[in-house]
Order: sequence, then structure tokens, then C-alpha cells
Amino acid sequence: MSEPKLPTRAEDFNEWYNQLVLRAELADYAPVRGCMIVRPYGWALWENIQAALDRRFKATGHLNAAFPLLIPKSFLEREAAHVEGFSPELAVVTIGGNKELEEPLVVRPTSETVIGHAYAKWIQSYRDLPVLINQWCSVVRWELRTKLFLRTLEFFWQEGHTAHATFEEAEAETRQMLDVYTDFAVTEAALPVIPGLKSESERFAGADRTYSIEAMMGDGKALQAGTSHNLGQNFAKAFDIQFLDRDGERKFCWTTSWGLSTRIIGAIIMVHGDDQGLVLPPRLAPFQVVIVPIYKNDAERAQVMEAVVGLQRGLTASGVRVKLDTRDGLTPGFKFNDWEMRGVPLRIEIGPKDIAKRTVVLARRDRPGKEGKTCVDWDSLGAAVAATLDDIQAALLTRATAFRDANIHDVATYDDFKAAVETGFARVWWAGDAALEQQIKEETKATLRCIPLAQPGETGTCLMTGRPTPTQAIFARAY
RNA sequence: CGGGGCGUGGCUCAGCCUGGUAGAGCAUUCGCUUUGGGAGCGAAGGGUCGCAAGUUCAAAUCUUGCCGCCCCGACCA
Repeated sequence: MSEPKLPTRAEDFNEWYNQLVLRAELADYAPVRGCMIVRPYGWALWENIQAALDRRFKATGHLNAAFPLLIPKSFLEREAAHVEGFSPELAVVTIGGNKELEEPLVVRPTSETVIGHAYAKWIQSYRDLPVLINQWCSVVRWELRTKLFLRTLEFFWQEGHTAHATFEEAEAETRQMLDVYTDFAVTEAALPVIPGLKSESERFAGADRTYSIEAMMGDGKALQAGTSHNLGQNFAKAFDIQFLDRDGERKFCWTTSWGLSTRIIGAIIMVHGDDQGLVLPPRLAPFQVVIVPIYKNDAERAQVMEAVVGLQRGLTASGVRVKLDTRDGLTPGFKFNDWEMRGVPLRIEIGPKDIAKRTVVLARRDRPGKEGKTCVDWDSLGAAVAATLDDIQAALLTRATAFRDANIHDVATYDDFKAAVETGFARVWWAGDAALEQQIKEETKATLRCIPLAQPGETGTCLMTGRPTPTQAIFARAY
């Protein structure tokens, strides 16, 4: 049961987040440090995310498969940048069945290596290409500092792995999946993300190019919400993924990988949540509508419940995810607050007064208090619910976009830059290198989040080098 | 992994300084009255005081080690 008060976001954004995750029953701490239990309400949200993404993966020709959890340690070592990037955070199994293993096994931190091994066996000819496979699984990275959903030792995600005959095809795939992520984030999660290219220093270990979608949280910090990598021929060469091409020549494949994790739940919380708690986008919410019946005695209860069950059946039949709150002994006021904390987009209040008029009260989560309440006839309830859910979905995106745009600052001086990253994103002309990024990071804690795909098509003066450049970059402090 | 803070019924915490055998509020269960924005009264159940050593006649309290959580750094999706 929920406690009366959550810290406000302005008071302590971190504490607001930590308490909300627990109280909304999205997740809980596990007995092992840094691990997370995803509770049914959180998992239902993840299932809706999975369904929305999986639909898009299938529509672009991908198939799901399952690759093993354990990977020979030597596999990680075959790709130089990959092992350098991942070895500090590997969990290693050295004993099996009470015996020391001949070769240690790592718990997958990501699956490029085992999948590369399989692809080398499966791919012989250009006719075998492209290979387009995705898997839903969890991976383990031994992180030092963890936070529920944002960074845990084990996290749930999907990882897509594809192999192609040419660089151009691989690049097109990489960009296509970035577009899929962008579309998912905007359409389903109402997250106005910025798709862009990562700088060399932020690139995935083993990739030639890394793209990401970056989102702005409610405190102005950035969160990488999904990534898509063009791996070039790096893994193909490390795992000998070759094919015989039309021209009779043996060539290395071009591979990609792309992933999106339960971290996106953290983004949804921190972008849409308010001081009352979660605000879930209708398209992903486990419950889109909660019905709170109101009554004073058994006679009223019977009367109200009869009406409520009918209304619920109608809504469910039209495809709306409805929760009926039948808990006894709790006041309506308590239930209102409880479901608001859990982020249900729309609430139906129905009591004796409504029964008499054959109406209900509809309350929108995105508009607090009386302002968000309307009175609706039973006959038009289905249409009103559908329309209002759509409206909430759109309103969340509009609000988040306005917030983001108001907190992206175009800056031309380093002083303005420092001020900008205190509260939001800094957008700058950029011709710098990894050393300058490092310097900026040390001095301001801000990192180059991405070079947005959408560029102004003009030239400007680089913030640090003073050189003319056609490129703008986004810097921010990040989770 | 470095610096700081904190671990006492499910939750928030008091008690620790000055050792003497564990408390409050909320939550839970039961009963009655309540129920349109976080209900009231009454009763009941629930704690090897994070774990392990040590000091002591006696440890929640003192000492040491370990574990975990939170915050700040470095690392990262």
C-alpha cells in the first residue's frame, strides 16, 4: 500500500525516482547487489513495450531466436576493441558441476560474439544474406553504481544482429533500426527523442559507427534510450563470417547490432512523471483505464457494481485495458491517489449520483484535479474513452517536446555552455576531437550525446576550436 | 573502485554518546462505524536490532572485519 507523500521532483529528483519505482510496484531490489526484480506491474509495461517493438521488427523482416547465456571467454577476446570495452564489467563462471572449468565462461554482456560464431557456420553464400535475427533476453554487466531500470547488473533487452553483403546494406539496416526506435519512442512512449550519431569516444566497443536516440529527462539530463551499431567487418573478421559473392570472390560480411532495454522504462518515468507519481502513455500503460466504484452501503454497492461490470465489459470488448478496483474498505480518495501514483492514464469514477443520471466521471491523469474531470453518458463512454486516451497520448508528447525544446540551449561561448548543461542540453557547432570532449567532460560533467541526424544545412563556428564547421552536436550531463 | 552517509517489526524512524535484555507512527489482521480527493475508534499479531568475531557478569549500544543501500566521483545501455 502506498505511503501518503512522495518527495517532489524539485526537492529531490533522485529520491522521487527511487521511491516512485518502489511504490508504484514497478520493481524491487534483489538480494544480490545491483540486481532488480521486475514486479508484475513493471513487467506488464515491459510486455507492452516488447509487443510494440516486436511488431516493428517483424514488419522489417526480422525473426526471433535464442542464443546461449554462457559464452567462452576467449570469444570476447577475439575483437580487440570489444574485449577492451567489456572486460572490466564481465561476470565469469569458472566452476561447473563442482569442477574447475577448462575454459572460463562469461555471462553474456551482449551477444555479438556467440552470434558471430553461429553466423560463420550458417553463412556460405550471398544467397544466405541478409541474416536478420533478434533476441529478447537479459544480459549481465558488472556495473559499479546501479539504479533501478537505468543501470543494473542484469537487465532485460532485445538485441538484433544482422549480416549483410555490403557496407551500404549494413548502414541502411543500422539506420532503419534507428528509425524503428525513434518511431517507437515517439509513437508509443511519447518520448521526443533525438536520433543521432555518437562520437568516436562514445562509440560501442567494436563498432565503426554507433547511432542512438537521446531523450531529455525531467531534470534536464540526457538518457540514451536505444542504440544501433554498424559493426563494419570487425566482428566478421574476428569470427570469420565469410560468403562467396556473385562475382566468385570470398568476402567478409558486414554486420550490425541494435538494442533497446528496460532502461526505456526509466525514461518513461522521468519524462512523463509528476509530483503525484507516474504518468504512463496510454499506448503502453498496463491499465489504460481504472474504474473506481463509489458506494456507502451494501445496497448501493450492489447497484454500482452491476453497472460497473457492464461498462467494464463494453470497454474490454472494444480493446481497452481496464482495471476494476474492487478493494473494499479503502476510500475513493485513497484509490484516486493510489492509481494516480501508478500512472493510469484515465480513471472512471462511478457512484449512486452517476447511476441515477446514467453517467460516469472521467478523470485524466495528465490534468490534475477538477480540471481533468468530465461527465460522460454511458452510451458515449466507449467513444469518449478512446478519444481521450488518444488525446492524452498526444498531449504527453506535446508537453515533453515543449519541455525538451525549452531546455535545449544554442550556445556560442564556453560560459554559456557551462550554464546550459546545468539545466538542459547545449547545442553547439562542433569540429572538436576526443581530447576536447574529455576536457569538456572533466570541466562540466557533460558529454557529447550525439550529432543529430537533422542538421541545419549551414555552417557555424566550432565552440572549442573556432573553426568553421557544418556540424552541430548536443552535449549534456547524462544518466 | 575512492570519498561521505546509513542499516533497529513490512515502511519511516527513536533508543546508541553514558552497556542492564526493545519502542513510536504508519502498514497488516479482526470487530464496529465510515466511503464523491489519502477515514475513525477498539483489540491483536509481528523484531536472532544487516552478518560475523571480539571486549564484558551483561552488547541494539563499545571494538574490528565483512555485506548491503543511498549520495558524490571514476566506469557504463
